[in-house]
Amino acid sequence: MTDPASTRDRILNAAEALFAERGLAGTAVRDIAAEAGLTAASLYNHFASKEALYEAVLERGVRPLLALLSQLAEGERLEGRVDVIDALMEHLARTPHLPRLVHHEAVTGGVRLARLARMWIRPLVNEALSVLKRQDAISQHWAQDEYPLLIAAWLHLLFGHFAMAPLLTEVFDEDALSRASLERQTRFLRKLSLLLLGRADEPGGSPT
Amino acid sequence: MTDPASTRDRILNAAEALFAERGLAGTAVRDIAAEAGLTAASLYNHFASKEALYEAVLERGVRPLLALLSQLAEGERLEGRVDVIDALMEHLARTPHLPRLVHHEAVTGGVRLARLARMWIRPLVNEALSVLKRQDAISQHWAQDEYPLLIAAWLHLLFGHFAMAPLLTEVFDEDALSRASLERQTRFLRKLSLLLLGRADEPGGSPT
Amino acid sequence: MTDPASTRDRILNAAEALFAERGLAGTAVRDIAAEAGLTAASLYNHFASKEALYEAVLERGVRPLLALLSQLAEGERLEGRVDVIDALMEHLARTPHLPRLVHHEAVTGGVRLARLARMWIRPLVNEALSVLKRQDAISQHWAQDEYPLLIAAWLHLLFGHFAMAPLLTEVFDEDALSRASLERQTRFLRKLSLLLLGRADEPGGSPT
Amino acid sequence: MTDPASTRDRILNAAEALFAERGLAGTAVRDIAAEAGLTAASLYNHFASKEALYEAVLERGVRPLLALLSQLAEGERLEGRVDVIDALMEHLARTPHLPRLVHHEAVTGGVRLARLARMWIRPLVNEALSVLKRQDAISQHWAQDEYPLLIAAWLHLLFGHFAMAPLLTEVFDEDALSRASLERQTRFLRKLSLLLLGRADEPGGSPT
DNA sequence: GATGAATGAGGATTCATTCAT
DNA sequence: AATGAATGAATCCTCATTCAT
Repeated sequence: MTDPASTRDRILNAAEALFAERGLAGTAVRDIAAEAGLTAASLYNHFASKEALYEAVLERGVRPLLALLSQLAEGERLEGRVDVIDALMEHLARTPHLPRLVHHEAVTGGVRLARLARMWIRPLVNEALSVLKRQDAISQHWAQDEYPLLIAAWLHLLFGHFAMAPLLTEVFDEDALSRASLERQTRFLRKLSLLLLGRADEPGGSPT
Repeated sequence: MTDPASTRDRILNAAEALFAERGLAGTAVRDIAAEAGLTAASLYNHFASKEALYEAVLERGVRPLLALLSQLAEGERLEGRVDVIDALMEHLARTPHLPRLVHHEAVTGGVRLARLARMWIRPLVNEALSVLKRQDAISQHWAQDEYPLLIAAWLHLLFGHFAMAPLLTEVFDEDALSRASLERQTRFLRKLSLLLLGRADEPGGSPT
Repeated sequence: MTDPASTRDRILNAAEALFAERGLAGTAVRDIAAEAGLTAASLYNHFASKEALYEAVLERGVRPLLALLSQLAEGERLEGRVDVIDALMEHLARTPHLPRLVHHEAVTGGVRLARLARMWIRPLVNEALSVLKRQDAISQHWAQDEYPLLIAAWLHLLFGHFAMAPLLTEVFDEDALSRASLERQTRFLRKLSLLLLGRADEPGGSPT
Repeated sequence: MTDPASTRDRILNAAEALFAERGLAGTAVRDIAAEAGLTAASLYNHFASKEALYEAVLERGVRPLLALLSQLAEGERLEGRVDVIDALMEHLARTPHLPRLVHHEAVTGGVRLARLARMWIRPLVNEALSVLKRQDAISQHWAQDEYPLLIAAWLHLLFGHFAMAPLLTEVFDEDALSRASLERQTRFLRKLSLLLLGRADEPGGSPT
């Protein structure tokens, strides 16, 4: 229980969990501080404001995620790229608060979202688009103006599982973040990705 | 005076928009009242509390949506069921705040979500499951324990587009709720549904 | 003790006294509210912010004072104008907080002061200047570029007595705001004004 | 490192400027420390408390001023004493924050003011009074019970110019602390002093 | 001497809610 | 129904001060 993490990191962890659960407005600075083992006043020795803390949380969470995502876009071809799905699922499983944070942002809109979208997500999407265009198989199923929808759909599926975990858990009576559940979702996504790319007949899991 | 909508409805409309945008905690009763052309004090002549108002908003929005969804599960077969997608998309387009409301709830968790999930959504999902099981074509692609994931995926795709509209708008530089965008998404979902059900070769749109 | 004044006025009175004594930064909204018989939260039903309250206090105090001062500048000649001194002294005696408020402002500088100075005080001073220039007697004693100093001096003497009342009271062991003290100061100012205008030999009080 | 002033003096200077501008309550220890190039924590290595610092500032500023003032009261006669005005104006010009500090104190009242008034200022005033009583010329214009008012007036004029410098600067569109402005004010005060003492006809400056 | 971090006490302001009118 | 005014409980944040390093 002796906390080895630096105070700053403890604050960031506490804030990440609470912001993800309750959103920015719904989270009290005092609660974050208490969770990190401090007074609210002390917290202000580490972050200038609630807003600044929120952005630090976003930054810390989003940066490695985007780094990982950019790997997907780097490859020339998509074949064998299903491993990226594994990597992403594993990463998200390790930071399960992040998708909810992003959802809060995405749903709310505002300047922060605009910055996030234009500076980080858009370039990624563009790169992903150019990769898609280089795939021949895909054009048999989808029109070019549907490529963006494909990307969006893929993100909905990937992030949705984590972000909506509380709902899924209630509905399916099984912890959506459990190892078993995540592995099943991973396999499912792999198959579905191949299906979307028009390679449903390739290996990746036949019906049980 | 010239406003034909009842005061109660005006409040509900205002509340729906603001709750969807800012969440429950982030929305001030005063702001809702002001948006509806009242004082906060007056609002309490129509709703007992902020909580009660929130639940009324949820109720008003979710009930017809669930009614519509239950139609999907009613049918014996899925063939021709793509029209349900049209109906749903049209319904959601008319109440674009609803998916964001649901997302706020789904992400947050808590008692309200549990109630919503167990009382309303679970029966729907179960019915949908039993329908899926009656489809032969589907079993060529998916294992039985993947059926719930199929349903979840389908909901992610359908709701995600609306809930994440602010983000999509920023990223793709096109209003995700515009008529054109919605029609494209509808076509896309139709094709994708058929693909998921193993009927990608059927009509529904070949690559442009 | 049943307070007939409107709540708003009671707040303004309490604020005037406290701001005058402790300055803007040194006064707690809670103290003002308490003095007016309210909670701090209630005070915000009447004024949007501490700043707004402060400006309302200034406005309420300064406006009638400037109206009175402008009478001085209206007259063609200064003869017999000593009655203006009486009027001003009486007015200030009735609102003894005002000069201290103005001093706080004058000493502090800032945007509010700039506005006060340019919009209200400067026109008054200019009018006073033009009156001075029409007096013949004055030019025997003072050069034209000393006229502004004369006006400033006159204001220092008039306001100083009230603003520094706490100090004067301590030093001279006599309440500087007592009737006797104020009457003596009035007589003194009358004589001194005549002296400044080069009419020391006219009536207005010979050495006891 | 290259700063020749001792840390203690740098703190005193910073504090003097800020206290003069914002008053005791309006000034944050952190701001003083920052202005002096320290942390607030470090400042406490030099002064025991904010109060102690404030008193040290007051002490450092007031002591030499009072020493200078006491020279005025020492002399037997007032003739030729106009040089004291020069000395005072020069002194104040070198520490332009001081009059504002004193004004803050004078306007606010309280224990510190009482001590200042009774221990330092009152003896000075008494001495000044006894000097005035020894002047013959003065009794032609002023009654004995007006002597204190004369002294007070003289102080209002002298200190007022510095204390109200921000206001004067705004109103007259000329820096009240500029060399030209101060020289003009010095000449003015000299003439006015002679006038008050009943020697307007003596040298000291005829109308330009 | 200097500093980063911690903190209790406050301080301005918001908020949901109530109530008399 | 509508509202102005009132309020206790928060909420974000600042401040003077302390202490270990």
